Amino acid sequence: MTEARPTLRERRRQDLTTEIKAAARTRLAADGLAALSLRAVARDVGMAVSALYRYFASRDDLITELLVDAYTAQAEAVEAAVAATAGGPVPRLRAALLEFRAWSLAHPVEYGLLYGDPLPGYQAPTDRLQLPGTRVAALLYGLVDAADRAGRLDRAVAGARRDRLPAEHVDQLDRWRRRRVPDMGLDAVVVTVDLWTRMQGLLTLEVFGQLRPVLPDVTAYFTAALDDALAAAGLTAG
Amino acid sequence: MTEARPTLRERRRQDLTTEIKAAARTRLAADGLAALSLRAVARDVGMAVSALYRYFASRDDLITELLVDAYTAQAEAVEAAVAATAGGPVPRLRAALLEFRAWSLAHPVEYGLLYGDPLPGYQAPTDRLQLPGTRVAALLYGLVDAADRAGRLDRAVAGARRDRLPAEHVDQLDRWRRRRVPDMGLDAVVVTVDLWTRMQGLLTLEVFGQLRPVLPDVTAYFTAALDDALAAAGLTAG
DNA sequence: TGTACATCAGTGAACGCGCGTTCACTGATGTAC
DNA sequence: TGTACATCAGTGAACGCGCGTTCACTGATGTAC
Repeated sequence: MTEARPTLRERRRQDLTTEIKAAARTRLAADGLAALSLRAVARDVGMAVSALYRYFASRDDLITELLVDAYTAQAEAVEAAVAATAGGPVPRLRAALLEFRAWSLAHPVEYGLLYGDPLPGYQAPTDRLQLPGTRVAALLYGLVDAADRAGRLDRAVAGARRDRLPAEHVDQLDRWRRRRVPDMGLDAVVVTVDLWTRMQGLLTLEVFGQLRPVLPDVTAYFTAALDDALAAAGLTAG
Repeated sequence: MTEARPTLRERRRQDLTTEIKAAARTRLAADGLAALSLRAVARDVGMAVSALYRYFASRDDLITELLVDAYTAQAEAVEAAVAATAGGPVPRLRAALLEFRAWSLAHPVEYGLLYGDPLPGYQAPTDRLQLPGTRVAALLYGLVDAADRAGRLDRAVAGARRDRLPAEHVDQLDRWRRRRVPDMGLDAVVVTVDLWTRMQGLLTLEVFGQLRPVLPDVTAYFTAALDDALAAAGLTAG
């Protein structure tokens, strides 16, 4: 019942698939999605354009693969950072957000694809992207939930914060919670959204270069804003 | 020394320029920048492509005009909201940020052009965009400064907040302040950046649709986050 | 007010370009006996 | 181990497309006298 050894053909196909995607990623990083043409990729790899169709059904299909890869690479980087961090859920959460930033700054074009404007003329296939696209978010929700269960989410702080938020907002989150993460506490969900929007909002501005004129290096500010947000949310290290 | 009455030719030229830009804006809103081709615009207006070159030197030139128009329209909307708001600088500041959101949600494609990914293959002419591109920011800095001078920026709160921020961050802001707004207090600058990044970060996520799955309607949350940010910054209504 | 000339707006054809995709083909790899 | 056939990978030419930009032109508007 052992896995049959892959044939030469299979190995070559695997290698070339990887090589094509790498070439496409390079083009993407250099010139953006608009410049990502199959002909350019074929040129870079050194094969005929038509041969690409043995590997990808269409240009859109290649883009989808790149998106999946990007989501996955990002999630794996964040997961590795979490795994490498000693301590409780809150330090891990902090590490996750810092690594999310680091990866995003190192891959600005991919970041733009995943979190920026919708891509012109590209219709994302939800079934392929749903899972990889929510891995990081799921990790963060999980960490806040773990912090909550470990008694690291200060109920008084979180409760007071929740009371200051409009009921409509909290209701929307609760509806989503019941559908998607029914085992999590509502406070944990509220806190996660707060934290996530604050940090990703700041990060988006940084990656797209909006802050550069005023703030050439955002590192210190990001870390401070993160610690501020964690404290304001009632999350305490352990 | 009265202004000469514009000739028929001049009026027609003005009208057509407006019409061409309107058509281009419509294309832009519908299909994004990639689909904004001169030929499509010419078709929509009902003229030969080549005639467009009497009005714009090139496609990039047209795009630049659209960017300037978008910055200007946005700034005018925000300025009008400020002018229409009674009360001191803090309620005006609040109105400015709410209107900034309203305009941006109503013009998502323009918002993407102004604040999203860099545009593929388009080199922005700084001299044309510098001024219109900073009008809203200038307005916000001005309002925070006015609040500060009117005693509506709580020195104790702002000072404590500043002390919690890393020195490198504050130093960067101070260097920028000395170069650009030497008459403003450092606290006011720190507060403006804090407020601006928080609100625009959240807004960017909203406009790009990142929040939709969890939070279909962000209105209540945005207002609450704004009031929270104002209070945390030490800005009090008067 | 009328005429002659200069300026400008708009046309349509053409250029060269790069693109995604298809197709009939050749040659290499894999498989059954 | 060798042979015959099936499957697959890769080629190069071709298709039709829309694009930005240029150019020689025609006809309308403006201006000087």
